[in-house]
Amino acid sequence: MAGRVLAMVIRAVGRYGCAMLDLQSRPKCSECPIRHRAVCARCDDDELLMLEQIKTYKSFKAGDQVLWRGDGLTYVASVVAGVASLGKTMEDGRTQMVGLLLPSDFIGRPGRETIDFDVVAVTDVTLCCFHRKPFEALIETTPHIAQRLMEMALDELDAARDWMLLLGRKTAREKIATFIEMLVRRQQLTIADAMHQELVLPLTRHEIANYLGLTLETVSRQLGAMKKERIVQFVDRRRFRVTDLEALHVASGDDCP
Amino acid sequence: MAGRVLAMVIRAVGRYGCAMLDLQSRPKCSECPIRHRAVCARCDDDELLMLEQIKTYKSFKAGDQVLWRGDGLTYVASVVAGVASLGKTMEDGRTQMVGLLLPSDFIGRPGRETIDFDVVAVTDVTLCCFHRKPFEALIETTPHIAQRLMEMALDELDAARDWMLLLGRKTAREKIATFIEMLVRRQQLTIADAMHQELVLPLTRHEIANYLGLTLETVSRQLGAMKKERIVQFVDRRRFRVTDLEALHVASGDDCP
DNA sequence: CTACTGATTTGATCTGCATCAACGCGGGTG
DNA sequence: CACCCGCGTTGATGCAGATCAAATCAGTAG
Repeated sequence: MAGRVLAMVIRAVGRYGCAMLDLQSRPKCSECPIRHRAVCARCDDDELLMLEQIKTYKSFKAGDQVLWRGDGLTYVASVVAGVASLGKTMEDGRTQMVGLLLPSDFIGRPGRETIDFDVVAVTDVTLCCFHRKPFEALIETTPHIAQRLMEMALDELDAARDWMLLLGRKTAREKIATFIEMLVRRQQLTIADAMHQELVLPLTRHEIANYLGLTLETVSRQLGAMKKERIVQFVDRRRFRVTDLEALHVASGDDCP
Repeated sequence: MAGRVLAMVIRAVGRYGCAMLDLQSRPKCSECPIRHRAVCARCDDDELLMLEQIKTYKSFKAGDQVLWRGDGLTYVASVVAGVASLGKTMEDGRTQMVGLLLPSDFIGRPGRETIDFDVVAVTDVTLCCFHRKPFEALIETTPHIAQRLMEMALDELDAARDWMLLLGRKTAREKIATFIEMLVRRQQLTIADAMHQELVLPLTRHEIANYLGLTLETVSRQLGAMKKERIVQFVDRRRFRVTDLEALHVASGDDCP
């Protein structure tokens, strides 16, 4: 009961503490860093122009709430830079992160009035926003966008299903190992590089726990164990490197590469 | 280790024990029971004709393996009748069901060569299959299909995310209650009806456990507890009715209706 | 430099669910 | 009918990870 009240207080504070910066800047799509990975990936120059007409950039500070569960969905958006999280919260305060949004990932869905989870900026975040209505209109007339959106939705679905296996069946150790492996893969490094390159851990222990369905204490302990086993090595709280990629993979419990 | 060997034996037996019936019957799309909910929902008569050209019906017996993880994806398909499951298996035999496919649900994804989980017929199942290549071609030229597929993928994504909260954070009791509530909702009954109507439990205890990330013993115990509390009532092993919908909802841990 | 705050680590204890084990029940089969 | 065999229930026990608690550390405001 105390937990529930606490959750509500946190929500209320957060809602008004949210410092949204509307830059109103509108950089050229053709020079956009996520041009070839986001919803617009398949668009030709003409289609890109149409998108450019209705887009707006918005920035959020780390920790800002971008969208509240149940909010009206006036905008849909692409993440241009930074990391955001999709999360669900239960009445008593238990929370589960259900997605990690990296640059080029899409927020919101056409054809739905409200969003069913919280979106929070994990780091400073820049979004490329589109008013939902005109965006929906564009989908009807622009197969390239619908096709790309479908492709992205199906990719996310695959990822969600992998995560379901993790949440339902993996041990704490396997969860941590899988998570780190995912970070390595996402930060797009070759195996050779990964051994030497410093990687960024964009989440706090608490957020990791939230993502993996664990407590922060368990995350800390497992990470400590893997440090002791010389599988990973921490430079500081946010930077680390993988020293034994093979052992990491074995610990993840996944069979295929 | 014993578990792993066992899983491999089961696989091998299942693969050849699979009795696939290719009916080669091709009922009219216009009279199809899932005409307005499946991938073809938005298609007009002309588009439906194109689909009709490339479709084939296939039937599977309860327990048959429809697709193996890693199989080449020659077909994509809609479930016409029956229930199938999507599942993931780890090397040591632990498994997690990652989706339950009911009539109108879609199997496979355009643009991918292989499927990354096992598809199993839970009950006798009839599928409406399309060769993947011509289906992909059709998507390119038929926005209605791409749009509908996107809509369905996004719906499944929402469902997958709800399930992630369940798997990561809910207690055994909450999982069971949520599962039953979902069955009630899926079998499309009004609240008034649900109190009196018999519902079908399409899964065994083992399969339920598999879906909820539990063991079958825990499922049995929790179900027993809810029976004792007069929340549900069993007619026989496969048929039950909900006697206290309110208590069921409270037990599910969900806040919204 | 000191105090404070939030993140993290570490330790001690508790508990929900897994695991191991035995038994009951119903329906098919020789 | 007796015999299985797959499915489900029930009981006893163990353990991974949660919970509770306290100490350490890093950053930062004063």
